[in-house]
Amino acid sequence: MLLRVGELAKRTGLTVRTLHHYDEIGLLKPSMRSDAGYRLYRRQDVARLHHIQALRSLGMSLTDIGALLDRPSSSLTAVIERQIQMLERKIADQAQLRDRLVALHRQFENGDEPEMDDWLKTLEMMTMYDRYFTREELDRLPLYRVDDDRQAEWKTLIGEAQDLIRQGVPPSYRAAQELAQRWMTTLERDTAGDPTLLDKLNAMHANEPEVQAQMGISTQVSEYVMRAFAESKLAIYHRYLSEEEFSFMRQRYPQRMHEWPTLMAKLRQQLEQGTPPQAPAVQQLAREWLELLRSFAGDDPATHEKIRRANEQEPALQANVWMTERMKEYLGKAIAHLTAS
Amino acid sequence: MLLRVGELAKRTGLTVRTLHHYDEIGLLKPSMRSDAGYRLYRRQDVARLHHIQALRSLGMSLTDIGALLDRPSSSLTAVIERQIQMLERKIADQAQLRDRLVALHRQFENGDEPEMDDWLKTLEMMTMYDRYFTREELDRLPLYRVDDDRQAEWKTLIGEAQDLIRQGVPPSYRAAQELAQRWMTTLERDTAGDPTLLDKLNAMHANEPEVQAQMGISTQVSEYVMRAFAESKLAIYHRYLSEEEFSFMRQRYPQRMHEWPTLMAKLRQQLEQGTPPQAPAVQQLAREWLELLRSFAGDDPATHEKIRRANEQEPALQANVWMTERMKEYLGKAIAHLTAS
DNA sequence: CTTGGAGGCTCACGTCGCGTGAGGGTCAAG
DNA sequence: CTTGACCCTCACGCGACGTGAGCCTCCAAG
Repeated sequence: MLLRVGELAKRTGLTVRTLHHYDEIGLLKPSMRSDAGYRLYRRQDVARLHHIQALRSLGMSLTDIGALLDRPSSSLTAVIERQIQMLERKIADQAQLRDRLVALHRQFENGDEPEMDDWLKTLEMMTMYDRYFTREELDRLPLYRVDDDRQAEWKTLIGEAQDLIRQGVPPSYRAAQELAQRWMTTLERDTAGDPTLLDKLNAMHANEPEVQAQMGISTQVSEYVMRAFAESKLAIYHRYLSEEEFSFMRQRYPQRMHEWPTLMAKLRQQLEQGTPPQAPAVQQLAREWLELLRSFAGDDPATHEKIRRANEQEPALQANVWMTERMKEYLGKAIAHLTAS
Repeated sequence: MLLRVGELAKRTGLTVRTLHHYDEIGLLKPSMRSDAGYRLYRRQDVARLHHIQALRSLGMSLTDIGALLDRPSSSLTAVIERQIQMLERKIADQAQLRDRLVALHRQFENGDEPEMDDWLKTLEMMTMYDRYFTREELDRLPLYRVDDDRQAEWKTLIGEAQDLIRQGVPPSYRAAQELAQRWMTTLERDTAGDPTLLDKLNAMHANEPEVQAQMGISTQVSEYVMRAFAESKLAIYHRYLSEEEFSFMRQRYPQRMHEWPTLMAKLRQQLEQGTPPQAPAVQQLAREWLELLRSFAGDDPATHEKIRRANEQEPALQANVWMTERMKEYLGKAIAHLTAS
């Protein structure tokens, strides 16, 4: 019962080189050598090889197999559970990649062979998104899902904005305000009402000229829309404030309104983590929130009260703010606790 | 618009080393160097890098990406289709492995931490099967599916056979014959009635002492059962043949009956490939078939006729032969064409 | 006795996409 | 002038072998 490499290889379906390799790394050393130096495998060696093959078929690395066989400390059950988890992860990753490829493929399959450039642009957008969002976020982000209707909708909105800018219509005009409101409604829908997603999306647009170019949302366009959106809110507050209060607010509000999404995103994350409103982190957010408010509303409590009343009585002020009832309540508690202490 | 490696790395989320690597292999060479030898990337380089990242996110190799970008000969559609296929294969493989691991895990989870040896033995059996069967075959092989009832059934059968042998009961006795018939019925069920699977299973048992030891089916046992099975068939033929014919057959039949499965497997493969019965390959099989028949039935056409009649009239002879109606018909045509020419 | 072919041996480089130092230069700020 | 951040090249390492090159050993046939 002495086998030479070739015979053992044939019997096990491995190659001679593989057996040499196992010998080199000390995983399976033949327990004998002939006078000429030939490897001679005994029954026990063959048995060990069978163990090795069995464990290999589980996808284990040679190092791990060696460790397991030489000192069978850890249980095989644990090993197998690890392997299963690893496989699950790999499978999920690859399935996701495949789905993306299939989607990409479908997108271009009607119509003739598309230009290389179109492919690459679409692909680059996708990888951009990958860099700014995690996989779960992408799953939750409606904007990410390729959808012709949605795309057409945005093209229209952007086109309208560009037209208004070209015609020199100021952001304070009703046409601009109306567009800005539709814009935000669509955006709120396409970010699933999640300020975290909105915030990351803003970051992406701010940092990546490529994305701006691709979608046609230049800095100019987004600033115009932001401004017009601010005007639409201000127009409502106007009815609740004195002329003096209003002009103060009108000067300051647009300058810092872009800070809202980041703040809301942080707040929402705390809420979802189940942090109590009294926790230091949340209290800090509440402080920043009030600071932001004061930065455009001034320090007069009377003014704050007017704003609160406006927010309560005007449903239009409650729209497009990426706020849920739960978040309002949470924020309310945090601020109450802050001012009480 | 000149970027140094570090800045470009930060912007793209890659590492400096990665960019060095791309430079080394010629995938992305910065179009400028500073006097001190610093890599300086221009807008066009950045654009190329974006293309690279996009294609990488499809899972393409760097070599392929380089080829595609430098001479955009082949269409991206084709590339993507290839990638999708590759992924599908990988996913299927890994899913199968995972399923096996899960099955293995379940098998041992009731009961306490099993012995390492039990694990390994089960595993080794699995890898054995892997070596002798393709994946699709394993899917079709009921024997491969771990099933306690089935396993108990085989344990019983094997135990009975061992008892009979121990007690010295000859294979010609009714008890042995009856056991052999149950054995074959079970075997036919557990090979899904497919002679190809039966044949490979036989090969595995013959070549792998490990498997024999594990299941308890020693050469002695399987030969005993085969013999008894032969006797059970012969007992029926006895009623149709002269004493002389019968004793001739009884001497020869057991010696070559093990050739049936291989022959049937080949025949079935031809049938499934849609080869016409007149094709040379099938004719050759028909010749071998007749030769095998003659080897134990002799050359007298009258004897052959008796055997044919027995086969027709005795349903018991039709059982446990891994033959479907379609195969009988196919073989009939092949033999008819052979004898006619 | 030789010869040829099958099989064995060791040594060593290649794969793929970088990570991770080592050892040393460059540049702007303090 | 120093400091620290950034840059350079060179080179090994990973994992599981594939693929030679150059040489040795064994057995059967001429």
